[in-house]
Amino acid sequence: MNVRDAATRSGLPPKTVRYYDDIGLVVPDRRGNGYRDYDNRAVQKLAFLKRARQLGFSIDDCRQLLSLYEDNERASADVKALAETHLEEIDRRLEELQHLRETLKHLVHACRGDDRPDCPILADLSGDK
Amino acid sequence: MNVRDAATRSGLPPKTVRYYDDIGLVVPDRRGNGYRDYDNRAVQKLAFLKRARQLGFSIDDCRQLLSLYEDNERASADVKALAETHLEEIDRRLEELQHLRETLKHLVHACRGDDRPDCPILADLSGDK
DNA sequence: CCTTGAGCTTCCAGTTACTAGAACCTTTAT
DNA sequence: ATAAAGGTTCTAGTAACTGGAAGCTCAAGG
Repeated sequence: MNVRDAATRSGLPPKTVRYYDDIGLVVPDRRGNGYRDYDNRAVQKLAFLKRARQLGFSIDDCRQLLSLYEDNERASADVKALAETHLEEIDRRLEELQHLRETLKHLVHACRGDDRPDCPILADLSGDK
Repeated sequence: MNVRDAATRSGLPPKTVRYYDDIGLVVPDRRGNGYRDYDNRAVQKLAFLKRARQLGFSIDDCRQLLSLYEDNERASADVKALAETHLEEIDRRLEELQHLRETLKHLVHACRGDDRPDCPILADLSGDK
């Protein structure tokens, strides 16, 4: 199956599918004319990647997940460890964002937002205590 | 003052300070020998940038904030509008991340994490319903 | 005065995960 | 025969730096 079909079925843009070939994530067979030829297995892997990326796993994470996915001898503990590490990262990022949100909300609330130059947001940014 | 001192005082790495010069964010004077020469005003701006970047404003946002910062005729409403837009973006990102966290937490919880290959995380990623 | 080491300069490459576009080839349909 | 559609590769651009190399300048010690 050609790249466009593989893309459609996996839900990824064709450009991305080619990119995943380039970086060796999902490497399809090639036909005599040089066209990529994807089988169902490859499409499955592409769909797997789409989902994993949506869940915020990095390409590097995906590489590991994919090899675990392919490995019938794998231990589920390996997968779980990867997911847990990722979860911790998400928690860190969430905390940062929440903190940021509070600060910003506070500043926005404090700013009168009229046509005068007086602005607590800029005052804060400038390091004013 | 040389770039290293400006960097130290503003809390930014010297590389970043030079970068901000390159992209025209904070352009210092040059001395006869070609060395960058920062005054207190420039250091203030660098510190301003550091804080704004920490709050997640993009470089482009920063460019606008900086010009508002410099403009004594500004209307605080302009600043507020910028900050509000940014706040909305943060809220969107927060929601995404929280959703993601739930999904992932659920999966991690469901996975036994032993030495057997059976793994609900991989099952989910593969599109298994 | 000379040398050494620190600090400055610029420029190039790498990072992440694609995406846009150009130039060119192959297949399919008219 | 030709034109459109779809395939190929390659380069460059995105955001915001960061690391490293080659080379110039400056201050201090012998």
